[in-house]
Amino acid sequence: MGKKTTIYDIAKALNITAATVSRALNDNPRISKDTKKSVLATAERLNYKQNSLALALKSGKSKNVGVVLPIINRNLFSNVIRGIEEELNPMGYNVIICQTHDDEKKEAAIIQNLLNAQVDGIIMSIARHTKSTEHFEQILKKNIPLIFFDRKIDIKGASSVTLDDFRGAYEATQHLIEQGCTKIAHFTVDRSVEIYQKRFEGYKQALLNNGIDFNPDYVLALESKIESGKDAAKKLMELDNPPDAIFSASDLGALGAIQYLKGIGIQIPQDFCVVGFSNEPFTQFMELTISTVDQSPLLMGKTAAKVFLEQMNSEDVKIERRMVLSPSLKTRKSSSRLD
Amino acid sequence: MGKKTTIYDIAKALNITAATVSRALNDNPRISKDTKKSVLATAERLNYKQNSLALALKSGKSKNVGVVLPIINRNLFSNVIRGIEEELNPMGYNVIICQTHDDEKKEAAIIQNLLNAQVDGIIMSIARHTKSTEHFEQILKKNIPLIFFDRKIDIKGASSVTLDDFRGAYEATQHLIEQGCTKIAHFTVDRSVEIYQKRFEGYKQALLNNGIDFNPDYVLALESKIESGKDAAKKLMELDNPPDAIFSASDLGALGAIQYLKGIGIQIPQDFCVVGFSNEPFTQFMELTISTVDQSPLLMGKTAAKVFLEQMNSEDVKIERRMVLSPSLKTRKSSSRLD
DNA sequence: CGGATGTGTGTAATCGATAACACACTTACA
DNA sequence: TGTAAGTGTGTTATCGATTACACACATCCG
Repeated sequence: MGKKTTIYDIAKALNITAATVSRALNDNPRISKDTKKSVLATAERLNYKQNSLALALKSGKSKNVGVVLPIINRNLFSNVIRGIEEELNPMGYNVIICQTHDDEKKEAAIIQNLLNAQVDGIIMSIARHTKSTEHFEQILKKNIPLIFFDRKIDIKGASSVTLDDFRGAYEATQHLIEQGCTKIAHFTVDRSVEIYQKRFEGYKQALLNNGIDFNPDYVLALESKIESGKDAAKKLMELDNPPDAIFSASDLGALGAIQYLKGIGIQIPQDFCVVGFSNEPFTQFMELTISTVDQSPLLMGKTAAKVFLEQMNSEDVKIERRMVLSPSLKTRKSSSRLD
Repeated sequence: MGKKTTIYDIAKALNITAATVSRALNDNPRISKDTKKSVLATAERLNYKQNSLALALKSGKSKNVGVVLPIINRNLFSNVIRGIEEELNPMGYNVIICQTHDDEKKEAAIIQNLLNAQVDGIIMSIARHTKSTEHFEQILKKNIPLIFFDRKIDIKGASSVTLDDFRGAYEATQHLIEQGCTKIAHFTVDRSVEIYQKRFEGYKQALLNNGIDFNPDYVLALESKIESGKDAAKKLMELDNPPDAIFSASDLGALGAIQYLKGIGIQIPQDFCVVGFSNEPFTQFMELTISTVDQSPLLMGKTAAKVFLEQMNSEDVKIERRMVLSPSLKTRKSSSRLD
């Protein structure tokens, strides 16, 4: 009873062969209208559903795409997924989502797994400390499209869709300067990761272009956690010459700083301005809404998916795209003195 | 070059047959140690990777499990996913995550799709307005384990892992009463959805057990959004006899209410207490942390996965489990008068 | 009227891995 | 020594769908 209906069952019921059934279902012009009609009717009657595994094996196309990222419950990532799905589902692709939890070994295992599962492509954001490119080479060696988003590694043959982190940081810093801040600190996360390095550079460049001296004491590396933000803010305020603004490469860092600063009686934004990065939903939830840099994650996902589709549809899989999206600064209360 | 290595390639290289290679790779005791060794070595050398599609087709087991839920970027869901993965990945299962965006039609399409893809099981939380059970029957008819979590529908043959929403609501309300609140309002979402109905009932029962009259004016249905929370709080405060506490079935509703109340100069928790539901991360991020009910989503995911594994490993797939997890009230500033 | 073209369907191989069955050869034991 | 048990590997069918090739028959045109 629980048995699946196959084209052979339909064939038997109609006294024709499976080949004819297959052709009828695929609307092959060589099949007569009558046959098509009866095949379709019988398929309906027997509740036939195509076995995509068999199709995948035969065609070599699984119609599955692997999406590999550190963790799904972050604003950027969950919206990227949504963007990817919105582009890919209508084209008949399923998306297999895998979380690395920023573990390079797990990342490699996941990729192995996806390759075994014969995915048609892999769209991914690399784990924080991934240095080895071996597992990526494996993907490319099999001629499977590989598209990085947000956190990428430069490899010949791989494409990428990233945010212009430099510009996002530059604009955030410029904005702080325009608010009258002159002693601007920066929370980075891990500058061995390209995006954080870029944000650092954007910050530095904005200072430079505005004739503000760069002060290394104002740059702290911290985990993207509230507690770390608090600690870091405390350190900054204990300096002989404390800053009057923070551009944080993470929203949680910014939030922690704000909490600490308010705790010691500092008025935001009057005395101190803060801008974060990522536009996490909570930045809008606070009473004191937090300025931040939006990464247009939906667009990032859609773009990555489109790059994948482009590669699938071209014979020459060697296309290598490097798309860079524009950030968009969201100025909110935490840095708005001029309203 | 980009071609995949198959067991036939290994067989050819060693002048044996594919069957022997297959057996060697599967460590069949009938294969000699020498053969195994050379097969393994050659497999390594040719960079052989098992084609899971072929295996899936042959065995009828895809080693894929579909996880279907409204949307991934909610605390509950993303952590459930994590829990499921933690249980299932070590057992060799891949998880295909699909979002319904609370659309019943999309939900049905997704299920169709997963069935075509021959998933070994489906773990899901139903879309908000799903009434039809037809697509669920389809799953069960194929003898594929179906496990609901959080939002379920009662169907013979399907299992479920849910939270004791009644108790969560009861405890939250009881807690408010213990803080001295007597006029407790309730924000529901959509009582045609079982979980919200249960929360409503728990709230009502707590009032009853404490000899507090139930006031229908104090119950408002609203979307789980900040703005809706604000509007609803406004409505409540405009009543002739406004409440002194809110138990909200959603954290965002609670947050909106808090923002509105603070805006009109009401002191929380001194004048007014608020408790939410779901333990969304932001409830801890606020200066005024929000009391809420934790749903132990990780455990929910792990439990659902275990139920699935249990069904896979038993011949008799008719096991039907109804697991109910205990909620855990997190009392925070928004309702803590007694500290 | 004969070959060309078109129409509709069957035959059989294929994708890659597995496993029931068969077979050859060795060893063991009464 | 003969038979049973054990060892190691090959043969072939199978999972379900697709498709190159073949074939039968109809139609058309010079």
